[in-house]
Parts: sequence; structure tokens; C-alpha cells
Amino acid sequence: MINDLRNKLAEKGLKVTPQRLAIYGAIVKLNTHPNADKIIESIRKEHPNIATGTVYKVLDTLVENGLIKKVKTEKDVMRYDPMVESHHHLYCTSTDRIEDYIDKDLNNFLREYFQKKEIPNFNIEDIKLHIHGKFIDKN
Amino acid sequence: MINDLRNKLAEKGLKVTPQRLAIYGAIVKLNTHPNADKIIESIRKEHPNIATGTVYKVLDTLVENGLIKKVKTEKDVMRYDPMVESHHHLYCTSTDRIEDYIDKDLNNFLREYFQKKEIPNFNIEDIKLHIHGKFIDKN
DNA sequence: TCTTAAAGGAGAATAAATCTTATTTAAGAT
DNA sequence: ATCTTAAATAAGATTTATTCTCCTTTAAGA
Repeated sequence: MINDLRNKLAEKGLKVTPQRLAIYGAIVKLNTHPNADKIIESIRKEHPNIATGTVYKVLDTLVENGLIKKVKTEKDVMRYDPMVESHHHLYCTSTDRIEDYIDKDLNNFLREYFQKKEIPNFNIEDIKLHIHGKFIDKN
Repeated sequence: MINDLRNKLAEKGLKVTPQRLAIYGAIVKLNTHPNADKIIESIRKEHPNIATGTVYKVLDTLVENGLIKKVKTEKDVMRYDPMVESHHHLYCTSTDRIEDYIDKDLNNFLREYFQKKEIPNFNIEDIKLHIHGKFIDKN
């Protein structure tokens, strides 16, 4: 997983640095679509003097190179997702919990639906569902 | 339209103030899912000394009372939508343009789809599609 | 090992949004 | 019509997430 990242960075001509590995590793390990703050908090345990600016810059670099994705929220903080394959999100309406929702059948349906029913003057590149509601298990 | 707002504010026990009417009016008139800045810019023509804090507070009040909605973006600025009925959005991937997408057939399909195929441990309240792509008319 | 462009560290700067406090006002009561 | 008062606004300081600047360090190829 971290080795995947090594390879992908190298492929793109980007340097493989401990900071980049740590940041990516933290996002994967946390597995909560963390924001920059949570990532920094997690990384500082092992890597006490990583600069916040570095974290933001690395996050941007990873997003630009398609190695992670930004997740939109109602709040004014960005969150980050290590899964780059197209998928959807479940948003809790009472906490800030966000979970992945993967549904191939739905994706197939949507592809066909919008092949038939074109949207005037608009060229679709990607569709993401934001599914809002409440998790009903142990929070 | 502004009169609707008067009534809805009154119903909720909120005062009908010129600021609230102006802010709501600006969002409707601009019709671009504007951010707070654009709203302020538009309002100051008529209402030169409205405070920015007031605008943010009014926006919050309107959102809390279901009179407008927040629109999520990739950027770290909130935008606002005067249409409160459930609908979807088209997001331009090269500009910050956002348009409404209304599709009853799709909504019906989604309702049925998720009635059959429940999401484990999750209670759906609302589903919004974020449709990313490019507008192909005159920008 | 050397070279160098790319990346990181530190902390200042910016921008959106929030908060504080004093003042004003909408709207019901008198 | 005026009075009263809780709610709302103005002004501007503050906070918070993010970006920027500049100098130092380092990854990776020569």
C-alpha cells in the first residue's frame, strides 16, 4: 500500500519522501476521511516536526496526482480520501462521520440513464452521490 | 417571493428585517449560488453599511430555518441556494459555475432503488447528486 | 560522493467565518 | 401613537483553515 505510493510517486517523477509516505499512511490508517488537522495530529507522534504547510502542500500534490481525493463537507474544512476509484459517500446528519458507499449496480444504472437522457449543454465527467442520513449502529 | 420570505420568517417567530429581505433577495436575484462575498457585494449597492458579520449570521439563520440551503464546493467557501426543494447540482470542473439539476424521474428511481436495496446500518434522509463536468454553451 | 532541482521547515500572511459588545429596531403591549 | 424589550444589527477584533515566503535540507540521478 505504501509501496504502491512509492511507485506511483516515482512514476510521476515526484520524490519519495518520508513526509509524503507518512501523510498518505496516516490517511489510510485513520480511515475516517480525516481533515488536515487530524492528519497532522496523527503524524506528529512519529514525526514531531513536520510543518503544517508541508502537510497542506503534500495533500495538494497527492490530490493533483490522483493519489487521494478531496471530500466535500458542509463545514469549511477539507477532508481527504485515500480511495481514488469512483465511489459515493454516506454523510451523517448529526455527526461529522463520513463513510464510503460503493455500488456497481447503481453506477451502471447511472451511466446508462445519462447516456439516454442527456443533460442539455453539459458534458458529464463524473457523478457522486451524497447520501445524507443517520448511522444506526454503535455510533 | 420576498413576500413568501416575510411570511415564513413571521411563521417561525423571526423578525422581518430589511437586512434579511435584502440578503434573501440578493441570493434569488444573483441566481448563481453565490458565496457570502458576492452577496455582500450585491447588497452594498442599496445597503451600504450592512456588516459582514450580519450577512453571515442572517445566512445561518436562513439555513437553520430551511429558507435557503448551503451548497458544498471543492473550495473552502460556502455558497447558498434559494431553492429548498430537493434537487441536484451540475458542477463545472474548470470554472466555479454551479447549476441546478432537477429530475423527478431520477428521484423516483432513487427512492425505489434504495427502498429495495437498503444500506446496512444507515437511514437515508436525502440524496443529492453532484454531477461534475463541463458546460458546453457560451461559458 | 557531488550536484541540483525539488521538497520541507518555520513562521508570517491571507481569507472566510465567528465572536463580542454596544446600539438599534421590529413587533407586540400599553 | 408611544413604550418596552427581546431580537437583530454594526463595527471591528478574533479565530481558524489554508496559503505563501524564504531559507535550508534532501532525494535521486550524474
